[in-house]
Amino acid sequence: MYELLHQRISEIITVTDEEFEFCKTLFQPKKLRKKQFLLHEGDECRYTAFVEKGILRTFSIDEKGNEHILQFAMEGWWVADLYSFLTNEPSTYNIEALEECELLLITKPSWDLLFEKIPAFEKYFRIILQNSLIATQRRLMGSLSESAEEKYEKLVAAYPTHLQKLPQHMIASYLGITRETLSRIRRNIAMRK
Amino acid sequence: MYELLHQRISEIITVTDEEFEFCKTLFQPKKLRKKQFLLHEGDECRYTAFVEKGILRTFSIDEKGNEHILQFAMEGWWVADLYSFLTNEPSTYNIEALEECELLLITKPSWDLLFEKIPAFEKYFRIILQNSLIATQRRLMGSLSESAEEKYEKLVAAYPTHLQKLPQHMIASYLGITRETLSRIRRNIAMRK
DNA sequence: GCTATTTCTTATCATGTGTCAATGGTGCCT
DNA sequence: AGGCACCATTGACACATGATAAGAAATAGC
Repeated sequence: MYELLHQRISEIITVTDEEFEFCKTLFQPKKLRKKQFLLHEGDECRYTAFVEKGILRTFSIDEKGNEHILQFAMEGWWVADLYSFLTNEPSTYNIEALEECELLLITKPSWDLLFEKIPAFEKYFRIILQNSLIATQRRLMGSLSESAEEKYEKLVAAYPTHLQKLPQHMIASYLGITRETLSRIRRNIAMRK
Repeated sequence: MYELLHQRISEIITVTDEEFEFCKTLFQPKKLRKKQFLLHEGDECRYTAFVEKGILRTFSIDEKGNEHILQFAMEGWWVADLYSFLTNEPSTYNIEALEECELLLITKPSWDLLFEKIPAFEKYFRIILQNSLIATQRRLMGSLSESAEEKYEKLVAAYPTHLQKLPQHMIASYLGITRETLSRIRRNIAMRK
């Protein structure tokens, strides 16, 4: 159950077996079935989750009822509403399993304890956050400067395998366009070949 | 010169006077005049800068020659192209002073040394990165879901004072719209009052 | 103070994307 | 197998925003 977590951590910092054993005690395993929620809008985000298996999405719903996907969480990734997790404010996001998922959950108190007992985790999460920030900034710049078609083609180029698991309308809402527009873009691309 | 840096660090972690003296030795002060660049596209980002005074912008230029502003760096903020700084790859961004600036620069080797000698800085930057990521995710969601007018009004609500220093066309390129569209939006808002 | 830039506004027209509505697939479930 | 959600596609139309061009206003330099 903790293999992937152990592997991902070891790629970035070195932890002794003893430390990792302690680390394990801070997490609680949780399974979600397809379409179950880890977090509902309005609730406080009590856990940060490590994805051992499966895929989730973080999304919000605007006044018109349209969904907007902030991110997909793949195997080996972390997922939470950071703001709500850190401040205990109600979340504006939903986090939903897109397939059967196996998660490792950690609460805020345990998370604080982890940093206190094993300071190397400060570094681990600093680096995780660095990479997330870089990726999010790239996506933001794309969103500001690229057409819908460019955004789609870059996404396909970057995540060819991951995308195959996802329905079109979710890809559209990740790109910030409607499913109809995505459909037209795909037709144009197909016709040009 | 180092007052603001000291203050900002002390808000998040505790450092002894001795530690801060060491910290100071790792930075080099640098002044930029208006329109001078800290980083040019294509160069590697050799420094992360702390803004003691002034304002800078990080932006890129697309194939059509349009500028897109990733962020403004205000007093007390950090600025760099993180990706280029960490990997030594050439940067895709420009960083330009919008007014006279006083900066404190740190190189990658010094930055690594800082973490090694004073591990509390891991925590400091973890928290800085957390906040940046939260802010960037918010902006991304806004960019995916809001109209140009909503984005502008939220920006005005969030940074009423900062905005007054900035020319309209830069606000437009931060919002991902043209200056003409921003001009129309402002007229509409003014007419409604 | 006066030109010379730069910045901002306005008008017209073009276009990409959204909206709405209808149709056709595809797989799931007892 | 049939019925039922869910999903993808398509067409007609609307609308927000971009593109281009021109002029007005503000700012900087001498």
